[in-house]
Amino acid sequence: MSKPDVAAERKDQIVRATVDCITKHGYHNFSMQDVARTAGVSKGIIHYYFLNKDDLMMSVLDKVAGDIETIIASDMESITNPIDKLKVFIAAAFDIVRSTKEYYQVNMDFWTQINQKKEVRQVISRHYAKFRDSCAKVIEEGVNQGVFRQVNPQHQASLIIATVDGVSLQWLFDETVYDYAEIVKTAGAQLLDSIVVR
Amino acid sequence: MSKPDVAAERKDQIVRATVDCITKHGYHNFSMQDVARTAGVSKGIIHYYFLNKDDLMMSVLDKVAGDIETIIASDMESITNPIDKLKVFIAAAFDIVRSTKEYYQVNMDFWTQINQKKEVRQVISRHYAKFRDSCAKVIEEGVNQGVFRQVNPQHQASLIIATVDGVSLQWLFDETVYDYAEIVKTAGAQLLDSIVVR
Amino acid sequence: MSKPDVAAERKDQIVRATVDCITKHGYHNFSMQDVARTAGVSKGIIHYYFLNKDDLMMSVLDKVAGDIETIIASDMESITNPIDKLKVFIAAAFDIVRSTKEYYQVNMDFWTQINQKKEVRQVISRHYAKFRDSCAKVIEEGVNQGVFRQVNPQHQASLIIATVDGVSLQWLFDETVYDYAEIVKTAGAQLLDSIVVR
Amino acid sequence: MSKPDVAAERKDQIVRATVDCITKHGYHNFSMQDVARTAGVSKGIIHYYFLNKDDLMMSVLDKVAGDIETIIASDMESITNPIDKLKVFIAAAFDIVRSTKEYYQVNMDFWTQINQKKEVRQVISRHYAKFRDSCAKVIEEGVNQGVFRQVNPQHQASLIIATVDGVSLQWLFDETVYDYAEIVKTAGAQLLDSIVVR
DNA sequence: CATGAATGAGATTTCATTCAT
DNA sequence: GATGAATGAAATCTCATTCAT
Repeated sequence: MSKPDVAAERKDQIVRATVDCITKHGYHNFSMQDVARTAGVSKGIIHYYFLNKDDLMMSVLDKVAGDIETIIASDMESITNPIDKLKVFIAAAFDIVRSTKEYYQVNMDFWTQINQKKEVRQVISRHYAKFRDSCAKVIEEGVNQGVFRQVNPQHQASLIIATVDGVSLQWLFDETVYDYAEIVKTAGAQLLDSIVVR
Repeated sequence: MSKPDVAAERKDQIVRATVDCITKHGYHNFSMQDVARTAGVSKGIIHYYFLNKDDLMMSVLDKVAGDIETIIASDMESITNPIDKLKVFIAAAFDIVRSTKEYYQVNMDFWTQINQKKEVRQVISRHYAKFRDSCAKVIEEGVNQGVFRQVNPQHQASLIIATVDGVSLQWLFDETVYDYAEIVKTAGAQLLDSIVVR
Repeated sequence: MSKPDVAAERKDQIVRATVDCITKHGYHNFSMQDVARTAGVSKGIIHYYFLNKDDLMMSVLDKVAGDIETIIASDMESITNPIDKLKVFIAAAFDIVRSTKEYYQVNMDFWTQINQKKEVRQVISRHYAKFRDSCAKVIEEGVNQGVFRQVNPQHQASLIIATVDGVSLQWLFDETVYDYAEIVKTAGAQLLDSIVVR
Repeated sequence: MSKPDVAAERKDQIVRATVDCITKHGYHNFSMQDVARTAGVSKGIIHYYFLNKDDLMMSVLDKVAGDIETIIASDMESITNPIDKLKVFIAAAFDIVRSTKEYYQVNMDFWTQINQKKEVRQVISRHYAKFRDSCAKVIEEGVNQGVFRQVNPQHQASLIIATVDGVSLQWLFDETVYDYAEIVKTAGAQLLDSIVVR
């Protein structure tokens, strides 16, 4: 069509501005005014497209989680060998933290809502579940093909993601603590070593 | 002296009340009024003992991090064998998340200040450094005694703590995702397996 | 002509929707958006037909007052005897409150504009004047025919209308306070008794 | 006590300022800012003493209704004869409208909440009930003493109050419509005539 | 030391009105 | 005629912080 979807465009524009604001000022320290200024729109229009601040935040969460999933999925797409595929998964997951630090930061900011907002917790849970599943599927395949030992795919997927999150966390607090590339190599090697048949 | 330190007592009383408030209402959703009510003191007196809300928060951070360190140190105290000592460290770290979920939650709430408050980030970094050191020391001893392989103690300490953080995180979002005790066993076994001489 | 007056039709459609909104949400708690939704038109078109919200409100007032007048006039039309005619006037006035409670409610909502909007006050005054006149005319006729005493028709009309308003008011606040039909009978009897020759 | 009750004083100050604001700008057209300015205090302090705007409004309603009751009660106090007492009640009720027009106006402004706020409706109902009772008691005494006919005291009280409300209403919309004193005389005479033994 | 009344900045949200299409 | 996206003013309410007592 010649006429672009104004509503979708505007919503995306506002959501992207919100991500910027969260990155800059943190989950709780930005105002609708900030978002409006960043997006270059009026305060009123944000409430025209989003019910309220919570509604906007949920859209941000959806976008961030969705984008991360898309990146990892596209990285793994062309690989078929389970070992290589798992290596790519781990590498991609670690890489996202470095390449899109803001996204990871935004993600973390949502973590504080664990006890406060049930809906946020549920969306994050679902995101983690999807993330684990896409990793577990690879492991399962490897187990079936006999290249991986008889491990519990879900547990191993959890441990892999846990390592990514935990390693990134310490690094985000202090980037001088270790060379990210180096520890990623060590971590990746040990994680693989735990499941491949020796 | 015989006279107890009223100031220190009051400060501690207020800090403990603040921890309660953060647990209940979240890092950003509690007010000085809440703290005053919870501590059973007036709003004014909080500002007498603490410069402002940020100052109070730093004291909370100190307390929480310090308490966690103390618990783990006391758990490891009596053990001398490096393998057993490392096992205790891992077990204790995992256990804190379950036994004092609120503390861990409060801790997490501070994470979101990474980009916002340099001072908070530094205190957390220092806490993590201490935490890693106490773990690395055990590993180093094991390496020296020949029971652990020639690994980088700091890196392995980082990976151990990363796994604890990451595993806990997923579990806090959804406690049904895995049996905590079970995954802790798997994680502990694999982490040890990565460094003990085979 | 054969072509119906679209403008008048649209205006009426909007005014009726506004009455509905006032009934549902109250004089001050409805928005132009509500009216648009209720009327099934866009927000913009309302401002095409009405200067602004005040202008729309004046049209609503006209409609409500006019409708009430029409009902009462049609009820009295066929009666010629002054005593019967007055009885019908009183009965009809009392009945409107019960049968079209919303209209009366909307009417009342306009009362609060007494001190705020001169124009509203004037329109209501004119409506009351008309209302009194139509009652006073009946009384005057009765006086001339000798069936009513030498009372001041305007005063008596005012008192009759006052009683209707006052009785309705108390009843609208609490419908259990008295049986409406019963008090209407008592009130009607006493009002008549005050002016008919004994 | 030497120390006056600051809280009570401040609350009263704010409530009185609110009455002024309602009189000037109407029930819905005044802001907390207006009240603050009128009372000569900050916006914040109003929310310190009152939960929210609704809470403040309920206090206003209580004050206005209470004050009116007090005035009428004190006017009737010294009279014992039922006929005279009823005359005083009617006169006092009519007089309040004239002498404290603002109060009556504020009262009217609350009427529009009939359909919107249950709590307001209930408080007004209770106020009307009290008002009717104090009138009905006089009538009942007169009936017992044989100076009044065997009328229903509650109904007659309702009709008296209805007349006061209704007469006042028309007059408030247009003060030129009749001489208030004169119609009050007529109304009072007819109301009494309806119940005294002839 | 301790209180709590008071302040004022700022946050979210609503909404009449305008105007390009 | 008709739409609905966009604006911006204004409203309510919260809260860290101050300060007289």
